[in-house]
Amino acid sequence: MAEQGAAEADAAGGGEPPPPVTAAAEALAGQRSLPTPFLTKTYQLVDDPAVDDVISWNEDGSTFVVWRPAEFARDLLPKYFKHNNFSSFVRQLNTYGFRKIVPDRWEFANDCFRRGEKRLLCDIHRRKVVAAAPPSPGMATAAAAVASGAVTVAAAPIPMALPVTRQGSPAHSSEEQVLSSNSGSGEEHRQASGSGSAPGVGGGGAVSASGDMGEENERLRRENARLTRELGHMKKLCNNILLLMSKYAATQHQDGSAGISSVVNCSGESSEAVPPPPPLPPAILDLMPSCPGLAATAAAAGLAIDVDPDASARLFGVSIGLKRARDDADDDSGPAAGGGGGGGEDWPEHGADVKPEAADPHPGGGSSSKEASPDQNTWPIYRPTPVYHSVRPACDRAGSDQDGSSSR
Amino acid sequence: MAEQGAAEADAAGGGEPPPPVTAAAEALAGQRSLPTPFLTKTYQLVDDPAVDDVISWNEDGSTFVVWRPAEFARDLLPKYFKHNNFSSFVRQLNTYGFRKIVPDRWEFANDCFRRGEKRLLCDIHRRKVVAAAPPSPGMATAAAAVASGAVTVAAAPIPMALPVTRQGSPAHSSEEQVLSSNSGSGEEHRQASGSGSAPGVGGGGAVSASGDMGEENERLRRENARLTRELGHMKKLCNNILLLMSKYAATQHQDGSAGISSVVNCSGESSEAVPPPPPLPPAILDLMPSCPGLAATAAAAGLAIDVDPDASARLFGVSIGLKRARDDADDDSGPAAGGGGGGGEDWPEHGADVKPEAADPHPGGGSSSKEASPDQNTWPIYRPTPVYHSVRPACDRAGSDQDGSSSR
DNA sequence: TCTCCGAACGTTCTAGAACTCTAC
DNA sequence: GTAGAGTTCTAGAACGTTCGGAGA
Repeated sequence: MAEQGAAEADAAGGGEPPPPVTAAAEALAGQRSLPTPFLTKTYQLVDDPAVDDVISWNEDGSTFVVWRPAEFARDLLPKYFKHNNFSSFVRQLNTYGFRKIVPDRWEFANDCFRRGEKRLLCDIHRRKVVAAAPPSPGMATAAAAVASGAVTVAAAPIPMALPVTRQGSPAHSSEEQVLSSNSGSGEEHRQASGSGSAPGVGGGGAVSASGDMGEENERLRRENARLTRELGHMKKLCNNILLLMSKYAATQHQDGSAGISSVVNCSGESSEAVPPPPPLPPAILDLMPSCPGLAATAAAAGLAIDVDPDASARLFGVSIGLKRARDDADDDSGPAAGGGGGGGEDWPEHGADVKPEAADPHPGGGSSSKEASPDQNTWPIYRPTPVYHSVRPACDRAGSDQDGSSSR
Repeated sequence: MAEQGAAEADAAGGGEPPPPVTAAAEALAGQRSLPTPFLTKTYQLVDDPAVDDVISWNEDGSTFVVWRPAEFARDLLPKYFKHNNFSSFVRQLNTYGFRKIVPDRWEFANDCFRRGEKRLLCDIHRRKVVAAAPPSPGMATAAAAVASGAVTVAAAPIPMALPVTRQGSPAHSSEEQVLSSNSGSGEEHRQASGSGSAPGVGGGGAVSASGDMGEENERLRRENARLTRELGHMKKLCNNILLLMSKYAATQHQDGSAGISSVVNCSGESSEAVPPPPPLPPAILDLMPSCPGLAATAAAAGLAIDVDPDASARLFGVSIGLKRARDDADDDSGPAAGGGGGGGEDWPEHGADVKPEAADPHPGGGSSSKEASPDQNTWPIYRPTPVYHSVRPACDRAGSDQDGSSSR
């Protein structure tokens, strides 16, 4: 991870000589624990002047703003993270204690995330994951729940005792989860015994209890059986494919194409049977990240070669062989499209994630015009609170709640 | 399916007279309790053929897909709702019990939301807001929690007594635990079975008729989800393999022998990770049929590949939405440089990636080149479960599953 | 040295909370 | 004015991935 580099270097100066930086430096700076990749990457994103039209610091460097979520998600997120969902990015921000501070735009703040103070990143911590309360009913759950509220930002270097077990303390907002449906339910034993009905068995349980439930149950069970079967088939299929590949390879000297084609045909046929009706076919294949073996295989076979990083990269957003280059290299070539700014205007949407589905050239009729639309008028757009909490609310609250970042 | 029969043209009928949902129409259709505006609007949106390239029913009308979230948020949401946030739309869907069923795209399902069956909308209910239970820890909370889980969808046409407000019922309140965290590749083993093995938890016991059912149900549902995910993984894997094969075939004219050996090796490796390595006969093709989804996928893959890599463009082709309509003036910002508020337009989306240099309005300077950037490479895009619909969660017949949609 | 295991981090999907708005 | 619906922001949960340490 080159990231680390930045460390205090920037602290010193304004430039952004990010690349190299010694771990040592970090060690120095971050006595605590060096910042997680998410934080350093985000900082870099925000700090990069080249993309200021998409994401940048606010005027005084105390917050940052994603001016064009759409472009941000589409062009920048994939370069830094393994996804292109704006909502996932936001989720991470929340996990690290950032707060959206202005309703009108995607402006986030965290006491320890400020321009020129990269060192402070070390004071930002990921919110703890609450250990799911063990099935044991009763007791402990409460404590656990409370614990979950853990702060995101460490206050000061003072490790204070602040025991996790503050049962009664008011913790942060969410804490009351004790009663929230989720955790609450925990108290009751959920787990019931599973009826072991095997999939195949089907009806197994006679469960007469509630008709509805019973049926639903039955249905689920069947579904399960089906899925299990299907899974088995799939696995077998995979094996076969691999086998075929092997054989093919073994004899391919010549017309291997035939073999392949046959395979392809098969798929083709089936396609007929199950044609994608709707407008578009989603991007079908993404490489499977979780299949190291495959990637390796491909590479070995030489397939990868052809794949050509370039093209493939763009296509699926990832080059096949790549899978996990994770922080190392940086191919620069990437999709850089970045900057572009072409005309994007931005828009909001939290969820607007850009999923990969896109691929399609819209089949449907494309016209955007709809005569049928309900009210052509556009709504006023809901604006809950025009009030801007003065300026950095987060800071304020920080003081009192654990949550705030305190430090500083 | 007979869906269409149901169409019944509810009031408005086939046309798509979207504008104002007339109260009259609703009155007719909704004998139960007429559906809320959100539901009728959403139905209209989905049902409107003019925008099928943005949002439409899936093949069998059991789910709907938002193909282009960006355009959807930007162009359609404001016409029907008072906002343009895709995430808000999703939140509403969840509130009404819809579930996202395919990780790769924005496809949602709800047992009572199907093409041609507008009447069923009346059976979909907004999830109740749980009155925050007072801080009193302990018992009572449990009940409250359970209540919160209230179902979203009432059973089907059968008006049965089954009050919508089943407070006391077990609903699906509890969730989880039983499932193993890592599904890993191991298939069969336990999972299939009702997972009876279950962790030692002890809890369980109680077995009260319905109670158990609910839990069992929930558990099964989860199991299903997990299996579905796994299946998705497998499918993706197969796709990838096919893709590689295709590419390989395309370029195989050259040397292959080397590849062969490697391939073989690979298979061995992969076996570890994924499938069992056994010696299988080449009956691959036969298997294909059993996997409709796969077949289709494969076909698509094949096509795509052959068709031309060019397609790539679209992966991130989706544009996201724009938030700003909100106000106009506002700060306008500065950074935005670009056109400031300019246009409401927004990029064409399709061209998305193409976007050559476009103009970058702005200073920034270097634009794409950033020395500081972390890794330029694009990530593989995290994709947990490539499942392709096929399963259809709850919708199925079952007329009775009350809970179907809510789950979770 | 290699492998396994567990903790932390990352991504996704859904729910909780707190408001606002609208209808009755 | 009250209840329910709608919107926004944040958190919970589940699960995948990565990485470091312990044991073979």
